[in-house]
Amino acid sequence: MYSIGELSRRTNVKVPTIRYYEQTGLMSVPERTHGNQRRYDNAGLERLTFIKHARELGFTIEAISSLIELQDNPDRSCEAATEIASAQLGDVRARIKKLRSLEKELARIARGCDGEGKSSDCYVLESLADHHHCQQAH
Amino acid sequence: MYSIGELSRRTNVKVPTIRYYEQTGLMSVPERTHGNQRRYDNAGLERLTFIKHARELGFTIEAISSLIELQDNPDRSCEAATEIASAQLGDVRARIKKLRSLEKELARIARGCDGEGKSSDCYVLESLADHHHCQQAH
DNA sequence: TGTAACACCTCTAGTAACTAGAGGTTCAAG
DNA sequence: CTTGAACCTCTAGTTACTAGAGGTGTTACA
Repeated sequence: MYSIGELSRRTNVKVPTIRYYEQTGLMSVPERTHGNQRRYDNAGLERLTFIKHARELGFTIEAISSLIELQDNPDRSCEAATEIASAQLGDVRARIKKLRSLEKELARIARGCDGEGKSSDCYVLESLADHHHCQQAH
Repeated sequence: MYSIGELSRRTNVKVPTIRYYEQTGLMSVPERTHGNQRRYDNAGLERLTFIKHARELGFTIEAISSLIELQDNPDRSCEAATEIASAQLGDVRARIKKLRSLEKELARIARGCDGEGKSSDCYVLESLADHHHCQQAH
């Protein structure tokens, strides 16, 4: 049996975050000591590890909740898990695409200014105020 | 002079968001009508446009506040604006790099499961529960 | 046994950038 | 004048945590 602090050290998930996961339903309510302290078994450790991996991959709490439900129901179709993972993959790809666009625009802005002038002639500030830019970005 | 609704329509920034920007100090407090409604001049329109562009590029409210201060002080050095823009560019690049890594891992997970099995044999769920994966990801 | 340090507890509220909704007033058109 | 749309302030919610206050429990040591 692990205390919450031991669980935190083993998984690198902070104590308040573990409590948060219990509050949001991702973690089952653990046993308590006579002194009201949480005690987790190996199933709890494995569950937290699962949650941590999924969070690292960017899955939302809601998506992780769905994945856990599938895990707890071994007869369920694997299709749902695939859909959740694929949706997340698509989301990541969309975010990459958007960030690449932002990178390009920011590089243009940052490159145009060598930092030597005054802010009254600043390319960065002018670019942000540029209505021509406004029309293109929409 | 523009009402807040007109400003919203011209800039595509929502009314509550404009109020939020006023609350956070990005937008100057505008004149009011006798009926207590906000009325913005062209300077207000330009300021909101500036804020919108910067938000679209991912600058935080704090960074935008700094940029606005530079804009309002034309004798200030352009260097600060360049640093803010370059920091944002670096941040965007770091996020792209991280997302690329996530994409790769998610693609591996999603590809390994054809969605035909049961969740008890699910590659997605097994990958998330995989302690070997855990060691690599840290 | 008493003490002290550390770990645990619940609860409230904050973070960032909005967003939603309640309950009210103002404005403009018919 | 009436009505509907737009405006107002205020409170609270969203997501995923995080911080801190005020208290209790646990363990090691004297």
